[in-house]
Amino acid sequence: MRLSTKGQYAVRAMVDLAYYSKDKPVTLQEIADREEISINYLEQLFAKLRRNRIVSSVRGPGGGYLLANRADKISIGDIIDAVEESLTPVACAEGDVGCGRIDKCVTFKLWKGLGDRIKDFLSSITVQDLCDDAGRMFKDQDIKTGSRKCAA
Amino acid sequence: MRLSTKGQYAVRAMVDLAYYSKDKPVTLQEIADREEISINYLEQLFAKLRRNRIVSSVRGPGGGYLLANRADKISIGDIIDAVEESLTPVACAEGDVGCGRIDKCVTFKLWKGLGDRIKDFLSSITVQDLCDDAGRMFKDQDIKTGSRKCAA
DNA sequence: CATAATCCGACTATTTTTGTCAAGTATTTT
DNA sequence: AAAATACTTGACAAAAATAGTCGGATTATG
Ligand code: FES
Ligand code: FES
Repeated sequence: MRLSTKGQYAVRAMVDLAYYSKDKPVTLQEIADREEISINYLEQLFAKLRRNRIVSSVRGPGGGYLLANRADKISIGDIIDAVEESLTPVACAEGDVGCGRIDKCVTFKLWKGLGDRIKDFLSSITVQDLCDDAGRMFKDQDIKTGSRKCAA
Repeated sequence: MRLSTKGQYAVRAMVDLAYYSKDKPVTLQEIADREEISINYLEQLFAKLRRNRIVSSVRGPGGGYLLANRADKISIGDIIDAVEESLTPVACAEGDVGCGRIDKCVTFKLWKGLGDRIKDFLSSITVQDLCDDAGRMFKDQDIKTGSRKCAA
């Protein structure tokens, strides 16, 4: 039940972005430096985030990324959803219907329930919440939301 | 955030076992046939389950596996714990302490919270619960807790 | 135009997962 | 004691997922 680094990095990058993009776009390079994540890898993640309208991009010099919404309107669940395939613990409990045989499936309810708990929890926490934490933790220093080794 | 098939299969096998082992041991071959899981793979899983005292084994002709406790004392969390390494979403939120730098880690609380929710939920459901469901679903037919393709 | 930035797609190395296989050990029945 | 049954162990391997890289195209600025 591990979250892939895709999801972990995306959350960290989003918190970083929210923290530093008061008005101007933030470049991936900056985020990559602060968070010690490969810029090429970040590109992949932000491409997905952009396609899912979590962030918007500005091309050219002075460009970068911006939040597409207010930080308190973006939940962690939104981010994970955008970069991972799924938060569902098993494949055939995807969506509400599951695979064709759920009326004969003893475990469907179990995995569906678990998936719902996970989604509920991650939807209840917003980027703003983590930003506030970060502000308290780092005061005037540069923030860094996790460490490369810990990947959290 | 997918559960590996190890965990999924182990849960299914345990429900099957609980359902059929009223007093006599159940052989892996039977479970493998009913649940369409490779017997060799099941052996690996049951070895771990036995080491964690989730099941006990009886050797020799007429032997097989038995639950080591009452079905309503075995939670799904116990099973997953026995065969998977961990239910923690990220590596350094393992345990309560996390890695060395949690006082500077913006995301620790988040992942810790998620892991706790997952554990709580899976601990709240027992093998007996699923057995009851199975009984209702299958009445007098042989049960089959999931399908090989769906792996749930 | 030169430069700074995003955007796009293909590619690869590593690790994890998901099994399989074979030889051996223990137990009970006959 | 022999045979049958079943568990034990450890090595091995194919396949999938993950993590990360690379080269180049596109767009906007100055
Ligand atoms: S707890 Fe280790 S970096 Fe967050
Ligand atoms: S929902 Fe598909 S086998 Fe359970």
